[in-house]
Amino acid sequence: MNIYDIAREAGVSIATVSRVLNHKNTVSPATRARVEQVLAQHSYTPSAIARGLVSKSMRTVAILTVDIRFPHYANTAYTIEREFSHRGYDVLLCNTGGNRDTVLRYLRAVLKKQVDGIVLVGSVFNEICHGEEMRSLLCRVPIVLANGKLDLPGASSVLVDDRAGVALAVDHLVSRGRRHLFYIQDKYTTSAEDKCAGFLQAMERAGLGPAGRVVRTHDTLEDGMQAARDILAGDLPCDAIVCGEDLTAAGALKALLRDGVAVPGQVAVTGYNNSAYAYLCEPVLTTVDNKGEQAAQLCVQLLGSCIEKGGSAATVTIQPELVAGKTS
Amino acid sequence: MNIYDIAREAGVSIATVSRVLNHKNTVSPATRARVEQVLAQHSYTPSAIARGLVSKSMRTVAILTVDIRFPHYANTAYTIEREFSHRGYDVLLCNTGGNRDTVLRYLRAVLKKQVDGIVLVGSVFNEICHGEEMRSLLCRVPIVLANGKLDLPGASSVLVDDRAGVALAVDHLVSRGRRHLFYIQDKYTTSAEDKCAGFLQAMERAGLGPAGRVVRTHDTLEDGMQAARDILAGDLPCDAIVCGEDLTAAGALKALLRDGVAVPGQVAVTGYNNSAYAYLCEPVLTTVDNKGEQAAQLCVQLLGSCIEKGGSAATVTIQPELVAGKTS
DNA sequence: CTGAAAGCGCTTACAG
DNA sequence: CTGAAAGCGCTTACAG
Repeated sequence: MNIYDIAREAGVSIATVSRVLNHKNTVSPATRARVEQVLAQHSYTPSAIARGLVSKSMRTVAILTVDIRFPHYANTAYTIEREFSHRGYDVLLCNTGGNRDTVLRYLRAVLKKQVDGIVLVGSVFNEICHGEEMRSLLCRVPIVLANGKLDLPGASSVLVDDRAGVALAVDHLVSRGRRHLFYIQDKYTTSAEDKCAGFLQAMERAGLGPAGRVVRTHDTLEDGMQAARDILAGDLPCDAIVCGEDLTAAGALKALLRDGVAVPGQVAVTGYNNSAYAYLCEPVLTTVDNKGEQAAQLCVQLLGSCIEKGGSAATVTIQPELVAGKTS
Repeated sequence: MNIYDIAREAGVSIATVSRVLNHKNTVSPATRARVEQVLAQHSYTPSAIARGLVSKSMRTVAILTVDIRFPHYANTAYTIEREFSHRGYDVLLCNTGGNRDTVLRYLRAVLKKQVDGIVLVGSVFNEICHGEEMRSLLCRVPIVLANGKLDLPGASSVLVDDRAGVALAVDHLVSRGRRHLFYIQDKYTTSAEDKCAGFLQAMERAGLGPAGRVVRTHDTLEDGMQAARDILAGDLPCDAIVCGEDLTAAGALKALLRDGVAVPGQVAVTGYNNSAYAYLCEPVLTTVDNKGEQAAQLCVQLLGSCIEKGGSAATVTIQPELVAGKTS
């Protein structure tokens, strides 16, 4: 059942059916009523594909993220989807694993479908968005990067001041009398390096530079556990562990509890992201809220205005906030 | 840059360009080489929209789920997306909140785009997929429901035997000497009712019918905490709490730990889903693995064969498995 | 207010 | 092996 069938049955031209469909007010009430009746009778649905071919837009955007199974990405993707849906766009989801070739594959696929815009979610895109083909693909359509800045025309950015975020955790711990802080670096993206720099800088500022130690591992529960055990088994004193992710912090906390180390009595622990993980821990994890929801909403606003008003690329920065739990 | 531009520049017809693009072997090597060179030179990308208009398929499927922020849905959606992506389909994500009107809105939207199939993820779809418009929309395209059965032609099902799943938890607890079990029902979908029935049935079978009590609440951490406190404050003895979701169980566990109740010493706790939440808890939660990944893969297989081979609807059932942690 | 016609960018019989 | 032409289902000037 297409627009020709409707037109024939209503005794009008396809142009008139199209006008009714698109609520143009250049149709007489009588004609409109007749067409609408036929439309309803067949519960006719216009083809978005045919419409897209003409209008050059499928009203679709793509989210390229790392892995939706991590709560922080899930939250961000959720909000982006919800907001775009309210604006009448459908959302393609792409879990890229942060893998450059996979990103290329997804970009080719969604660009073939002429998406109206792309949201990149994850600091990892800072590292993988280089190279000729990558850049030429990313130039074809408005883009916004959550948590990072792309050196491309037409690419907007929502930055999160992660350096300040970790500094908040350090200041908080120092103000509560902690002096021997360790940082567990669990990722190696731009954002993760910023966090680590924020740790060192805040320690320096507090006059505790030499006491600030960094341990490098990965962002899993097990790695968090192991890192905490390594720290406690070391020669240096430790009264606080600052982590780059809630998941790693949950691991550190778990190891300390199992080994009979009092938290926060002997050692304080802080996480990052203010995710469900933080709240699930017992005691509840002190963490840093990096405002995933707000970042997502800003992404949608920036990309939305690039798409609809042809606006130019913009950059906004978000300030994280400390969320004091019971582990500090 | 469209197929006409390429054709002109290569000195051939658009039909020949199309043949090269689609790897038809009815093109002479020389012509093919010339066309491919022009194609590469302009990094030409064919329009999936125009192609879709002709072929009647955009190679896109939609996932309608409740809320991707819940780990179980995130895991399922992740696997579905990954598998369909490998098969050359893009995936539209729709967070419906389990709300019937929202589901209708999303269905209309994705059907306009002529998706090749729809995956419904969540037992809640059992309750909301009725009514004339809903049913007529769901009939337009192959569908598969994860965790439920739709009474519709063309709708495949992947069922999870949740009744048996909870019974596994009960049997496990009873075999370890527990006698006074409580069940926290935290949802009211078909699946949730099945779980509760599984609890009562397993208690009956164990000859502990009268000792099996059910408490009704909702699936949040706070509600789990409150429910556990209510149970412990009640007159009836309690040595185990069986929960319908890991999140609720995490709440119950948290309340018990805070109130100084030994787990599993005095009271055992079990969850459901084998999610990250279970593993994060300390002690690690005993839970039931309802095989989200396997369910997702089966969904893709069933829907994939309906789409590609025009296969008919099928139903498969998955058996859950107990995952013993340290809370039982 | 309405319709005939062109065009969006492809694929696919059909002829040759 | 190759091309001219029709068709997919719409929207949008253009005329009237």
